[in-house]
Amino acid sequence: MRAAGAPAVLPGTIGSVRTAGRPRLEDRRRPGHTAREEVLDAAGELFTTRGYAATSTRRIAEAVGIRQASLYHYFRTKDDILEVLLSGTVTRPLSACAHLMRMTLRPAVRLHALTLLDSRQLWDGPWNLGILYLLPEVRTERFARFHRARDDLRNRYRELSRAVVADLPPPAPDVLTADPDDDVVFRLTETLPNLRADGLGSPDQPVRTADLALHALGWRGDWAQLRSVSRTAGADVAAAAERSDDRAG
Amino acid sequence: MRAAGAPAVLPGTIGSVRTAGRPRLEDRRRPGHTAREEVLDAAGELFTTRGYAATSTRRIAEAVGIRQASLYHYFRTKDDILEVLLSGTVTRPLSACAHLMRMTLRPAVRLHALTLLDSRQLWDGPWNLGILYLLPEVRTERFARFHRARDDLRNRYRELSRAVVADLPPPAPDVLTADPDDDVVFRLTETLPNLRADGLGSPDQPVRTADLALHALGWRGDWAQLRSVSRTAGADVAAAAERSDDRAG
DNA sequence: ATTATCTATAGATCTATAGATAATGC
DNA sequence: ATTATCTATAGATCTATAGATAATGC
Repeated sequence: MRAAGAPAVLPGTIGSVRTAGRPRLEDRRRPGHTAREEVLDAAGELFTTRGYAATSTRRIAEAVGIRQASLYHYFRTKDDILEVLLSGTVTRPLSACAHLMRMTLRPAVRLHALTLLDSRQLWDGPWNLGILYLLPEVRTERFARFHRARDDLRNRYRELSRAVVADLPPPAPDVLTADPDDDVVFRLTETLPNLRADGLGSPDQPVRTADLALHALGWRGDWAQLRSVSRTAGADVAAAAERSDDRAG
Repeated sequence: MRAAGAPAVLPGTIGSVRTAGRPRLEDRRRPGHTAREEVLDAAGELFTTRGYAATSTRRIAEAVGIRQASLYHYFRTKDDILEVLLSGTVTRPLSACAHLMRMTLRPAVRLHALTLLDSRQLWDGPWNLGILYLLPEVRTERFARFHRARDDLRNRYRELSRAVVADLPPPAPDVLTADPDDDVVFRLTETLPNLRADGLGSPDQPVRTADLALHALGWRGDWAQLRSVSRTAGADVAAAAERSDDRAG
């Protein structure tokens, strides 16, 4: 909405641009170009480190540097905040997947690239939002939209897994045929939040997860080549996503 | 503590045995031979379906059929209840593992049996307690004991995975060698709560998960035989556990 | 005029404690 | 006497709304 400038510090300003409205009592301290983004960042931190129900709206507001009631200028209710955070983690890989399907790539590459992008987001995002998926609070009608999106994503993973397995040469009798309907790849990806929460894993966990995914499906071939093609495809997709972000913002 | 009888119904009774203390105002309605077990059952249901912080002690008491304050006769605080529920899911597979190590079995069988037992518990237990592992609330000092036990279990899985991989013939060059330190098996097991929460998977999910675990490590061999030996070993362990339960109860 | 914030507050919780009470057990 | 329950409540929250206020924008 507004040109990004130097990091915003003074109350009532974003960058060096003075904003309309009554000035805040405290300095800005959160990343994000709008107050809404500041709130999402603070909520992401608090929900993932202290829990959703355990985080009061007052605590979020404090973390942003505004008064509790001011939150309600941007979000109608507390669970609206959670919904936006959750949906964000699913819509990104979904649109990445759509991109990948439009490119001419082998199924194994598509699946590897999708797993890599999705894993990266879950692994490197500023907050470990994936651990919120299992929140019992989230399993209510209120979050139906998020769940539909997540089911969608699971199906994309499943279809890509089927395509990979269909491409495979017939397996030896002592090798188990992995059933794509077991959702191994989707499940492996969604264990990254667990690992991250436990403080385990290495920085290359996303690549290892993508490799592991194809390995678990029984894929065989030139791993170095697979990784390299997948990385290139992933970079293309990321670039495209950034362009459409610019258009939207 | 007290001989089990017919299902308890009347207030102030367990089975047909009248208990000491002021009678309850409402009928018993929860499984469990003691009031403490009734509370754990109700809390297990509510924590997993509505969330921990979102479940008030009043709601738990209502589900049991007692008054809110009566809970505090059995648990010092609300999080004591959660701690007991969590620890239960980890101490059982830990002692199963100890049993398995004392038996003469191939590593692959040990790992398969452990995975099977652990998966079964997570999959068939009355409540999907595994989804509580990731609760941010649980990641505090308060639950350090639970976390130590869970770390222990992860290490058992890891050591067994190492032993399995060490037993394997050298892999072909186009097959990825799974790194036991990636904790694939532990991670796969811990995705069962996710699947269950999503209402997915089939009744044989535990066996499939145990198979999948060894498959992911690159194990090859006679699958039917592996399953059969693992099942027998698992049954022995379960029987031993039941005997020691009797001794303790 | 519009916007982003602020102050104040209603009304509804929630946990844990203190102390009374109604059974059984000896 | 011991136990398992009950009633009552203090004190501390918590969410969301109403309405005032201090900026910018036209």
